[in-house]
Amino acid sequence: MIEPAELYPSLRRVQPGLSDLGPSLGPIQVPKGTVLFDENAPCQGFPMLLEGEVKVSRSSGDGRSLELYRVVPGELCLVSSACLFRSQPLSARGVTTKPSSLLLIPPSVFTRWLEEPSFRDSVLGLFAERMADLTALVDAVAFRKLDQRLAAALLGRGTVIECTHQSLADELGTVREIVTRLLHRFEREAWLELAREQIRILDAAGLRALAGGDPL
Amino acid sequence: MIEPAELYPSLRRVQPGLSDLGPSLGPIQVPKGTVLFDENAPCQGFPMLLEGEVKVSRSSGDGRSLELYRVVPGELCLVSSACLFRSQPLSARGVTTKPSSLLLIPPSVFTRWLEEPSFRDSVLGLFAERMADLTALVDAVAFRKLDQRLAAALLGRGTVIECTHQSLADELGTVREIVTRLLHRFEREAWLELAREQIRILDAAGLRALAGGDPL
DNA sequence: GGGGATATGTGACTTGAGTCACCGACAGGG
DNA sequence: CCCTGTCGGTGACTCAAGTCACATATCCCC
Repeated sequence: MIEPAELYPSLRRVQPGLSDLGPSLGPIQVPKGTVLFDENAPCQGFPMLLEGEVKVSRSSGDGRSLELYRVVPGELCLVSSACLFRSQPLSARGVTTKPSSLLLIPPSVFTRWLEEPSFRDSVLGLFAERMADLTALVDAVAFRKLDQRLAAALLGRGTVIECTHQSLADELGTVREIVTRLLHRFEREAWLELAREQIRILDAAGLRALAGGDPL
Repeated sequence: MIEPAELYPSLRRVQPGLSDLGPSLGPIQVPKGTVLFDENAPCQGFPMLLEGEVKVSRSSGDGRSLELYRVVPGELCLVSSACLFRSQPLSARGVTTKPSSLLLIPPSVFTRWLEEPSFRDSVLGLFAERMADLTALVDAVAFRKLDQRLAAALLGRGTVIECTHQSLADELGTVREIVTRLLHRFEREAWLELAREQIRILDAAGLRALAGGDPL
């Protein structure tokens, strides 16, 4: 668990401070799979993740969904910001992928905290990073083929990945059958080995070559 | 032309202020079609648009490109931020679509200005808006068909739109032939009328119905 | 060890989108 | 005028991706 006061020491000097959030906003513990916020739902504040992981995704009218990015400990979830700054409806859904704990910072407190340069910088830096992430995602969805995106999604997760084909499909914004087929193609290439809810990477270089290949 | 001091009156109280930007950074006038920044190019500062319009787009390895959003007067261009806050390479290109004038704010000055709550709020609000825009774009590219996206792109531009099919293709991330074909389909539906470099909207409701229709 | 739930495998088909290779139309300058 | 460059039109083809309709396979729990 990350201590907020450790992340942003300067917040110790601000009022209302970390210790003044009150019991209802103090670290909230939630199990894996909790929906923290949803598209078009009302928005309560800025969640700051202390522990665990949050997956932020957007879903189409029919069954598909697409992951936008993940929030890791120490980060704020900024989807809410459009809602809080510009009173627009929430545009994505956030679900914990692990048991997590978080603070829910009310707008008034958030505004106060922004007085602190170090907090401000980290918020702006995070915004900047999210924009870059989303830009990269737009690029991928618009210009890259699914096999490249799938290969990319498998890299950097260790040698043995435990997940269902459906969850990969939801991450990429496609359907299960396609993921299954592509994974088999990869298996035939001897890049990986499949088992139920498990993918064992055998040749990361092969995947990388496909993933990074010419976007054509 | 928008006066910066009018936009953010509070900046009058900050040092270095608007008038201290120095001659090299004072309003710069550029003609239509100027490339203000490019993917992977070095990054000089935060452009604040005073007049004109900037189109921010991303291009694929081959000839295609896709518009991310447009910057209008009074707004900062935030693509640079990932570069300046996190020293990542620039991830998009910005081109003026009209004769424009802008300020180029160096990071040090930008940081100083953030001390002003009203400026800070407007920057954060803009970030939030861009995130929402990009999220909507991801959604469109991933889940909507091209005819829906084209219809949407034609709406809200007045009755007579002067543009080439190629420019629409670049906006949507596709190729000219597809745009031509779809436009003809729309013409057969009597939703519009085509001429060289001109599209005359006849039935906006028809377009709207398609654009807003079920994403399936 | 039967039975439901979840996960996976697969073939046949449809279709949106892109590619290729042209052609014709039009505009503007010399 | 003619010539050249940009713009628009079109048919034929390919292919990635999605859809449908199943069949199997595993797991876990009772």
